[in-house]
Amino acid sequence: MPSMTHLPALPDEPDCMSCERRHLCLPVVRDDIGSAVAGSVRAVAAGDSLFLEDETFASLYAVRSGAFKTCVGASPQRGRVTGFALPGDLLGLDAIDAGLHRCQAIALQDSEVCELPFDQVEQALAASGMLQRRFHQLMSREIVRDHALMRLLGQRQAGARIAAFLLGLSERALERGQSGTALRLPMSREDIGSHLGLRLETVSHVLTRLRAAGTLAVRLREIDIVDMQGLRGVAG
Amino acid sequence: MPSMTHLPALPDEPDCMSCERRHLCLPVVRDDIGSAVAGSVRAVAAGDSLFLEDETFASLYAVRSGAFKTCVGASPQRGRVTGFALPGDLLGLDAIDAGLHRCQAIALQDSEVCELPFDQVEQALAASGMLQRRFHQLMSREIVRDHALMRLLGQRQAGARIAAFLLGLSERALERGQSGTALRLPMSREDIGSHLGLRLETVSHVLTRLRAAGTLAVRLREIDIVDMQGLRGVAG
DNA sequence: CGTAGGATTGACCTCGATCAAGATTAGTGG
DNA sequence: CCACTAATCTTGATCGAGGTCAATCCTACG
Repeated sequence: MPSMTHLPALPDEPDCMSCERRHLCLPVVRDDIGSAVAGSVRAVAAGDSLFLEDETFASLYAVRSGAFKTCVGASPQRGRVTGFALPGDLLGLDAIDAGLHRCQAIALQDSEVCELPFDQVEQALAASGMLQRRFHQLMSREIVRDHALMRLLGQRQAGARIAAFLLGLSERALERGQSGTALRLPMSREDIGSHLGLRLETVSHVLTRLRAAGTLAVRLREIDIVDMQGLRGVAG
Repeated sequence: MPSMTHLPALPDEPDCMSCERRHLCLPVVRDDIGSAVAGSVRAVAAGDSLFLEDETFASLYAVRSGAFKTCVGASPQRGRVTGFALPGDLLGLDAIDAGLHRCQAIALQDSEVCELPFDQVEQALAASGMLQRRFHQLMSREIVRDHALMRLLGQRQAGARIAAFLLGLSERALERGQSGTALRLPMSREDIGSHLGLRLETVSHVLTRLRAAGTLAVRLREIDIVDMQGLRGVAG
């Protein structure tokens, strides 16, 4: 498990062999098979959109650095944050069905993505059984994650929702070779609340309660998981 | 839009050309391209499981008749109903990732499924760009549906959840050539509640309220949508 | 006819939404 | 470098929707 500092600068060229998220990203497979998906790197400033809702779908995007939130519906009123994408995650999978992006992707910080034209992806998949398998696994994993979140949202207790959310972030940080206990949240309390079906005040209340219980150390968006076992207990 | 009675008997042989859900099901594409996925029909009695959680994954299943619920976690306590599968739906997409079924599929009534060995599916996808496209659309649609449900679960109002749930059932009934207003629910109040994150008593309370408001006519599992516009209003 | 599982109804109570300030931080321009 | 401002986060109060508990009714099935 390589230790790494937060979000180092990445080269402008789509040199996937040297990309720090190779093991998570689709393009790694392209290197294995030699047949290329010619992805180009694109920079997105914090607050800008990578794509909008109802925009025509042409490419998938692999996050190389930074973080995104995906929103559906008019933001931030009736709309909801459907998920957060970290380096190595794919954006746009939900657009394959109708050929239209069904959500809006907004950068939470200055970010870089690798654009993967979908027609090229399809050709590459047909050419390689291994790549095809990997791609289907990625889509399947997205479904699994959504089901886990649905289970979470079905849970009524606010504490359990937030605990499980933090545990998810911890796990994803570990997958990326970062600390699983010292988290730096890229999103606001309002984003978290929108994602979990809670008001931002409730998020605050719960975090305060977990801090008072000695489970967390909270300083704005820097959160340390002090009592991992206790947090799992709260999550159920 | 052909009118059809409820769930007619289907032939035992996997004759997909004559299957009434051709336009919804994956195998229809196999007929288009001639290269076959040799699916065999399997009968599942009401209450029986098609597959269990953590069972090794080998095949996808296309529902031909009847209905299924998919559950995750110990049922029915901590567990939740993640979704309902109707004729034409695919079961098992979430198992591709880890090679293990991540949920349990339980027949809500006597049902028939078409078993599709996944290795054969993969071969067929690689051989046909059209089939590949169709398959990816199916997976993508699953993701889109999950996101819609997540949005629903984020919504706190029980009435809105149930109204949206009924509207979804209505839409799916229409897609299958059935009435969009006279619904026959295959699942119990408890299943609905587990799916929507509500107690079964709350489901009852809400249905009673919607009946009193003249929006629905409820007689156990037979529900008529009297005021479709009003129901949409409740759903938000 | 009798039993059991599913559904309805009603009373009470908890937990999160809501409202309202206030505190802290970050960002901006002089 | 330091006000000034806007955004974000926190804290505390009250209120209401939904959970919980408990009793009853209804339907299906043997």
